[in-house]
Amino acid sequence: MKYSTRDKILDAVHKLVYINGYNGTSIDIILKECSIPKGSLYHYFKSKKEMVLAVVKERIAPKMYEFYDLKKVKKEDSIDTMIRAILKVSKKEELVKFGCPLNRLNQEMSPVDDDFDKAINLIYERMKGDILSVLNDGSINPDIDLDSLAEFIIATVWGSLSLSPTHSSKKRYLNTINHLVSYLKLLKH
Amino acid sequence: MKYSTRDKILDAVHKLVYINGYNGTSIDIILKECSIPKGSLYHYFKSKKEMVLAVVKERIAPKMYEFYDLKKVKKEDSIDTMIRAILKVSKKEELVKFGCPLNRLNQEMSPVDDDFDKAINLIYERMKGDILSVLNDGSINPDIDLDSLAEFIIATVWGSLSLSPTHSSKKRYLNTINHLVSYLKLLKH
DNA sequence: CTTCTACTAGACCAAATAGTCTAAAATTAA
DNA sequence: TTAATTTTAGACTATTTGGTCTAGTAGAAG
Repeated sequence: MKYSTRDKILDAVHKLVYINGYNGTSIDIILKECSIPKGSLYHYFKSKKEMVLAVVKERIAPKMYEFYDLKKVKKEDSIDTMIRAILKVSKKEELVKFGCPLNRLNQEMSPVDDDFDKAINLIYERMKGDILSVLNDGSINPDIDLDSLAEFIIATVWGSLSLSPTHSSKKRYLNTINHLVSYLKLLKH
Repeated sequence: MKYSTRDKILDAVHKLVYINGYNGTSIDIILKECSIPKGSLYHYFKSKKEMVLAVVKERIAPKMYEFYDLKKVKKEDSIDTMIRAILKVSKKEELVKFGCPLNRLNQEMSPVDDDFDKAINLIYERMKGDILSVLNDGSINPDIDLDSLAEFIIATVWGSLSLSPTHSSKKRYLNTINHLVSYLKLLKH
């Protein structure tokens, strides 16, 4: 299995855009990062935008889904599964340090570009759907609106991750997110 | 009281950078927005970076502090004061639509520029301090770590505001943040 | 081997970028 | 009024930007 030029490009763009943002990442920097000539890049992608959209769909999206496809441990209820997913986030160092890549791109691009907005929202909605299908096992107090709960969970995790790149740490994330965990435990009926 | 050129520039940059980000806002666009010549701009600010840092300190910071300097209504405890502040956020349309301006700039600039990182963190720490001094009236269950609670509140509000520029609304924000409100109410002892 | 297609290579381009510079105009101080 | 200073004006510059173009090379198919 060889490491294709296209994959090399996507990986480089993924990495660079995560830290520097869309507008902060130039074509030349990308070429340098993966040591390929410009001709190759424009052979695989017709523009910078199309290239980054490919990164969203083929690199960022799968990583996002990964976090919520936790298989339930037997006897575990939906709340505990959810908590497990939230705590697992702290293990990814770069997530804790630089925040959620989808959220970062969302903030930069969604207000100014409709195609990014659509692509990112599609992923967000699916994540929400995945969370809902975890939560929807009847173990939660029926007074609770699950849809807004799912959004609350994502918002809190994203928010906790976005506070400060320089001062964030696993411990700090866990301290903050612990309040979410406490709240979730209270929702069992 | 006249509207000075410097103020005109700061207002234009404030508005443009909020939506388009630092790298998405060019000098020429700024000049067009406030109809001043380049010479004036570089008379007041020695560089783009210094200019945007001035926006952070003189425009964004005061707006941030505004949200947490709620005077306590008599008989109101700290939790209720806090909840009032959080709900008040929903009244600012552009906040709900585009998210917290400090957080947006934070995500774009803090990982790549130390001066932005410092300036933004200073504001963040003061906000946290303000929140702490509200919470610190003895009405909260003493088992609760107030520092992480303050961070949790900011994280959740920022996260809720950042979910989606196109699909966000006052109602959606309130639905999400309602979980935070419920949690806070449970912390009274 | 030959042909065809997929890919590499990088020189080149027009537009946009942040920033400079000099001169004129407006304002203030004497 | 005159002199000094602050502010406006915008042409100009060097660099970087995203993107094009043509020529060459490698690999697969016949």
